[in-house]
Amino acid sequence: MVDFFFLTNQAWRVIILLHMNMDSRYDHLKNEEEMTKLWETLEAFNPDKSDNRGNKPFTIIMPPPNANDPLHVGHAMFISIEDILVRYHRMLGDDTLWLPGADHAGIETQYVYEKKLKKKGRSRFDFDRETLYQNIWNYVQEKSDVAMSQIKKLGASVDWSRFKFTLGEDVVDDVLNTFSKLDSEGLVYRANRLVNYCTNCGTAFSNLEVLHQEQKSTLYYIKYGPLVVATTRPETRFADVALAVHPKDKRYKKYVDKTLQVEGVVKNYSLPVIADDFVDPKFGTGVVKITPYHDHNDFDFWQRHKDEIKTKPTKAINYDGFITEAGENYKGLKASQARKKLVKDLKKADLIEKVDLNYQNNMGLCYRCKKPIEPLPLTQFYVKVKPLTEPVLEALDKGEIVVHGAGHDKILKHWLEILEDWNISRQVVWGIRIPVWYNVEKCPDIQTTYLGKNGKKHSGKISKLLKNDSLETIKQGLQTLSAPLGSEYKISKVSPGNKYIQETDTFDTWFSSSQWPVVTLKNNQPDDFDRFYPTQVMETGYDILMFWVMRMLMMGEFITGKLPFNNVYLHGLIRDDKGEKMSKSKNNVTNPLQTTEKYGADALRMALVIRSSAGLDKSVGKPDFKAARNLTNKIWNAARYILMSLDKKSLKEKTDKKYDQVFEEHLKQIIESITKQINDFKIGLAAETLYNEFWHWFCDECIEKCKKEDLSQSLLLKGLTTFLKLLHPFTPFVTEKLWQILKQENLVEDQTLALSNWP
RNA sequence: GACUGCUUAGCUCAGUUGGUUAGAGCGCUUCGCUUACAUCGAAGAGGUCAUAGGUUCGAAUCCUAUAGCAGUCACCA
Repeated sequence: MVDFFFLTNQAWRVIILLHMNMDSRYDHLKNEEEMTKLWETLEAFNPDKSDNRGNKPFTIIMPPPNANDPLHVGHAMFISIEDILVRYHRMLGDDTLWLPGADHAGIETQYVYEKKLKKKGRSRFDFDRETLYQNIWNYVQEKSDVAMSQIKKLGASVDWSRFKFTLGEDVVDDVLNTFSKLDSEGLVYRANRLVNYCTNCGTAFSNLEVLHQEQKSTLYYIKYGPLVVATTRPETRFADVALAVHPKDKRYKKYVDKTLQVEGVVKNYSLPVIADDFVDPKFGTGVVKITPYHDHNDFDFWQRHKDEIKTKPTKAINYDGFITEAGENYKGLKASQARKKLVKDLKKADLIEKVDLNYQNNMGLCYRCKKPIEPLPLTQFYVKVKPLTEPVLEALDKGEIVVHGAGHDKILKHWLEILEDWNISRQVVWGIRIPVWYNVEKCPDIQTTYLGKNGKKHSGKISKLLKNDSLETIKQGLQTLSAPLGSEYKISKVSPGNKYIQETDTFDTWFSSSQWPVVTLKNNQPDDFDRFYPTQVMETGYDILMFWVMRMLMMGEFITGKLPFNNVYLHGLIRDDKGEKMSKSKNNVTNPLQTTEKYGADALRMALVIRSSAGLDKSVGKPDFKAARNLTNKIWNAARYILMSLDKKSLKEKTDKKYDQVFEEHLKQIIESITKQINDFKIGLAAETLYNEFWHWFCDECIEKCKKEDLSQSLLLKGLTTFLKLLHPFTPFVTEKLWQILKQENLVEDQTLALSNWP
């Protein structure tokens, strides 16, 4: 390096600034790309290239974003928090791995894809399931690359060489193994129950996926012979099998155990009256019509009173949402239209006593398309959950799992206690096909739909279909099949013989996601599982606590005998600067990439994280991004000033200025409190402390004191390098760039800040 | 109906196991382009910490009740 000391002060400053290429404003666009490249060439985030190997591990498995989704601000939030933890632990010297991935998000993705098809005037029913699967695969592949490159832009220090996709061959193979293991331990069964079915999305959902919404609806008081029934769903009457009253209800005592003749629009029915104390005498008229296939309570009622009810239950509404053959002359109408027509006809026949238009009730809606959920009977695979939840509850009680996030630990516990068996069958193509095979000779009654060689659709019992086409042809054009309850099946990854046909249902996306920490580590480097499992932290939004975190705990424990992680950090929802939920219709959505472009990734990360609390929502807007951007500029300029004013000769001399001792003590204290705060998962607080100490202590006080010669230059430099390290997990780009400049000036030694030691 | 949170400055939020004068950002007022930074600096106004009790030498912090807001669950024929 050139010796500048013969030059005048001013000339020296100009030259050194030119030499270091330091503008008075921090240019995030230029530096972020440069630093990303630097880390990439060094493979800085691959633990196999690190000196930390053999030290105690620190692992975070990234919640795999929906491969089909562009990055939104929620992703930016989890990337920020996880990256802070990961960078901190890497600097501490831990054997650190942050493993990225992408999720196929079964229903969500197929829904988006079907919308695309609809625009072209087509639907999923135009394709056999394999072609459809392949088409979605190609579609997702493109989108996924975009999403992953966006994660890089935010500075995520993940090891891309260990990336996993939930539909990757290796992952699928392990998920199938888990299913076999569950089966061999007697935890899988098939049952015909009412499921939450969305006739629009064409699939069943688990109870957790049903949205409940308070709605104003109409309560019809309909005459059933001498009785009157209050119902919101008159159109299910074609499938009524009984009437129910409370056993102590004096009004109806004389009808109990009698069979009533009930007048309908087209024909008459005879329905038995049965007493059961599930009936609330105060609601409506105190008389309930029982429709087992369209209401959960009624289904349970039917199970209890099978002997008294002679009629076999039927469906009035089909899986496509239209009225079935049972529906007399309403057959083929959409359920909602059938209701209108039926009510009109009932009125004409004077069978409606009154109508309450202002009835408030809670409707089950599809979380995906917001259309009403139809309870329908379907034969599905279930997982027994009790044996899975018990060890988790025990661990929670013992404090082996710590949930960081405003009372969500109690919610988790509550859920584990009330959880019902898990319906894992989904009627979508985009997912892992259930590895269950039926022998077509032993199960001739399997309902099958397929596209024949000419592209024409055939539907019916498989034994009949086999008379026209070979099993091979049926398999090729297969769309769906539905095996009756009790059908014999074999579990196998490949066809167990030439008489077999595979189940068309796929696993619930969460079934594979629940195994994510295990399958990602089992399918990477040979020793990864032993080296990194169990992981230390699971970080995600509190909105998927039950869907994902709870099930990961259950399944991780089941597969490996060890809980997959011991800390759960839950971040909140990001809201706009007024505290409102972000939505496209309100036009208040923060686009993380545009924000990064404008203010820098460092600023976005800092704005999201500073003063955030685990489990609580965070409100973030333009003023916050601006303030955080100003911080990055402040860091830049503080370093710029120190580099400019530094007299290198004086660095070597021992000085003892007035403020030196106080400075050193306070700096030490800052290091201690930041370290403690991160260890305690108080990340928002750590960020705030750093902001204040750096700006209002280091810049406002210390730099000014140094100007007045009350503080040694060597200590000021030490303060700068210390703050760069402390700030690095939060604002990695600007701090690394400054480190590189300091290195050029021979003021620091470590090759990168990212791999340097925590102070 | 049950559970879980939240209520602190005009706005959005912190407040690190109870401890001097309760903090930040934005906004506001006044002044300043002083050779790191105007994406800045200096000074300032602004809070009965939802309400009422209690525990304590001491409470924004712990306990009880109430109110408002939010989320989740259950019932709903």
